[in-house]
Amino acid sequence: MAVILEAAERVFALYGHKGATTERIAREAGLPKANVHYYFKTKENLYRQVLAHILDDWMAAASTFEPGHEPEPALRAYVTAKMELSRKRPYGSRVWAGEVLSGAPVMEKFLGTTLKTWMDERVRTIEGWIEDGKIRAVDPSALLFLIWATTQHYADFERQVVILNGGKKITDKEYQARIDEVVALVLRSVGL
Amino acid sequence: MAVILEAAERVFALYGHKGATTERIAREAGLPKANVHYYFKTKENLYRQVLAHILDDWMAAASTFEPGHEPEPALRAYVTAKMELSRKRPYGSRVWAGEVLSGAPVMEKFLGTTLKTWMDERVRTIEGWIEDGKIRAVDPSALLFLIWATTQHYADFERQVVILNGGKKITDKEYQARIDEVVALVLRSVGL
DNA sequence: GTCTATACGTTGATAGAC
DNA sequence: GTCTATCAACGTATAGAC
Repeated sequence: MAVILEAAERVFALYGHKGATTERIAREAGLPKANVHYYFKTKENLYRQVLAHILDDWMAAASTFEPGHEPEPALRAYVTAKMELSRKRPYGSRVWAGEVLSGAPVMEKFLGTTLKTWMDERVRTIEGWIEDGKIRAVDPSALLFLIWATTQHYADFERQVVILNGGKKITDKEYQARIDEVVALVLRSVGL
Repeated sequence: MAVILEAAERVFALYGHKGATTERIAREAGLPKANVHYYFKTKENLYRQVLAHILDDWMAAASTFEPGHEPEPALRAYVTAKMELSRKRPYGSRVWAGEVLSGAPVMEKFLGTTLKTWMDERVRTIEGWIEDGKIRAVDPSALLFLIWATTQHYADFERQVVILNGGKKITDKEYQARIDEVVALVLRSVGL
């Protein structure tokens, strides 16, 4: 039931794993909580499915970082995709952040397998760029963490971003400009 | 009672605002939970005091970014201080991250006052550097967010960092090297 | 499939002995 | 100040009518 998953994503993001109640998820989805348990059996299972559901978009963004490409277009595409994902699905990013924050008890396996494999490939790609003299000698994982942290900051710490913007929401136009700024900072950090 | 505050910081970081129980905090502090309520009255109040307690170290790190200084030493000192704080008090950073993640219901006021004032001063400082041609033309808040996000990533997403390091803890020596890498990335991102 | 009513466990908070 | 015992509120989950 898509409407429950969507409500759950928002409620888990706003109240945390434990703070989210099935009653509230049901209310925001517009049905009694018995239905939530009918479709997802347990709250724990619903939580897992919310996380898994986010993974699709996450992997799509990850796939924009193509190992075979040149550094400038590869990094530009990846940072842009991650920034757009933070804009498009802020709640999903926040659920994920909460999960990792508390030690990733549910998603530990994914981190150690799929993500680790993905990262190792990109680390080799970046090392190749350095050997070929295409970018400055940087620590590949330090660069990847900088990109993840910075791009996800706009989703995970959205409330802080808005407050420091004087309480005014960030418009689409402003966000587009911010994407360009982040891309420029990242590219320059590796000497491009 | 310092022992309770310290236990609470860790438990709130690991289980979240709602997931943390006074019973668990008490157990980790080595006393019955009635004592926790005796000293802090309510869990809510204890949570606020944990957040306030972190602010001291946070403000100390923030003060290393001196508006009057030159860009290179100022940014180097600030990034280093933030990285060292993430290493020294990871749980505090994580409690703070959880608070902002869920919309900063408790710390909203601080963000809009003290932090906003601090940031506005630094934005002007960075704008001054740009006008004087000392650094590249960057969006000051984009730069500050990049620094916050990247440095706090090592505390907030520590579990992920460790897993992607093959499950091996980061040694002090490795972390020192990582600080240098992050400083280099940040400095180069503004053209230094 | 949908919903109301309810059972059962957990947790924040306190009463009251020491 | 410290601790054990206890309670009231809340939240997950299900039974069972429709």
